[in-house]
Amino acid sequence: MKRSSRDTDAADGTFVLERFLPFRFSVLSNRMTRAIGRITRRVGLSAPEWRAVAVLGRYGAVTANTVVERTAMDKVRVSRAVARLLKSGLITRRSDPSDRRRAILDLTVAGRSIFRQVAPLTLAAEAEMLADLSAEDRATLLRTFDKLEARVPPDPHPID
Amino acid sequence: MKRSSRDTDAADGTFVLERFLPFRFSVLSNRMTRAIGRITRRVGLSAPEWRAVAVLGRYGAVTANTVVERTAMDKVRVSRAVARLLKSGLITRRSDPSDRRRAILDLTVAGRSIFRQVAPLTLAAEAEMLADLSAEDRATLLRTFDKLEARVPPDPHPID
DNA sequence: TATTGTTATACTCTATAACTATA
DNA sequence: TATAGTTATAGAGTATAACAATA
Repeated sequence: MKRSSRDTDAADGTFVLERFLPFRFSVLSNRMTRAIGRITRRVGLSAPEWRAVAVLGRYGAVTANTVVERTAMDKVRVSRAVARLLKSGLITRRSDPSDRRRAILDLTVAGRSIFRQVAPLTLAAEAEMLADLSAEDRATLLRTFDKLEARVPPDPHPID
Repeated sequence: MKRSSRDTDAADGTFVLERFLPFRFSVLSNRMTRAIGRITRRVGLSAPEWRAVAVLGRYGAVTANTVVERTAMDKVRVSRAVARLLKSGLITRRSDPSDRRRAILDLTVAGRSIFRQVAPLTLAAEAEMLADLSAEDRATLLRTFDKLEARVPPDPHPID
């Protein structure tokens, strides 16, 4: 029985790493992360810092918890990114008067300036990556991501 | 001008992290890696170790350099995975008589047994992840990966 | 001189738990 | 007793360079 090289790998039970989708996701995701990292590092931002800045740039003053939800980072990582961003003067933190456990974060003028500088660069890099895809391929890719994200859950573990 | 929530984000120049494809790749890839990691950890293999075993299980006795090429890991990572696999008795290493700088790696009987045990489990997990995708969606996804991999290169840096 | 592979070191990430302060 | 967020610590992963053996 003939099979083309484009088949998925499960068909005959042979495991071929180069066709294994979680592996391909990992390799491609790492490449993309580094490509974006080269942009954000030009303004001194690590990936977690850029994620936090991006959420604040989009949604304005929100709590750390909102940053946690929107960035898919845990609260420890957010807390550390926030500490670094405070030190470099890109964000402010004030406690929410209505619940003083909460910290409300926002971009400073400098932070907003960085956001406005970096956002278009990262969007251009994304567009570069997608340049060979037709409109239909893109639409399918977005639908596929929705389905995969629903199907592969964010871990059974995180009790917290 | 109306736009649906499914549009890509670049359209109006607003950066929305949750729609930014490198971010979605990163989150989904991490979830997949952990799902596969839960399987390979049951037999005591880390992700790098499993990658090396998978290449040897598929291609038989090959040099460390071949493992480097096929796993997208650098030689340091491969060297360390190999050291751990030697210690746990899953692979053998002998020097290539025709070029004694080269080390030829192969699975032991125990290693082959683990490969045969784990490979179908990971393929089943992959199939689970893809379960909601139509045949057409899958075909498009594979083509899309080919295009993205060609478009997003494996780093300008690695001089070595 | 170049190549195959190993070792050393430092740095970043990740995971977990313990902690403070509020509620 | 629960929640928002911080701090501590240990482990895994990553990056770089220096190195030994061989070609």
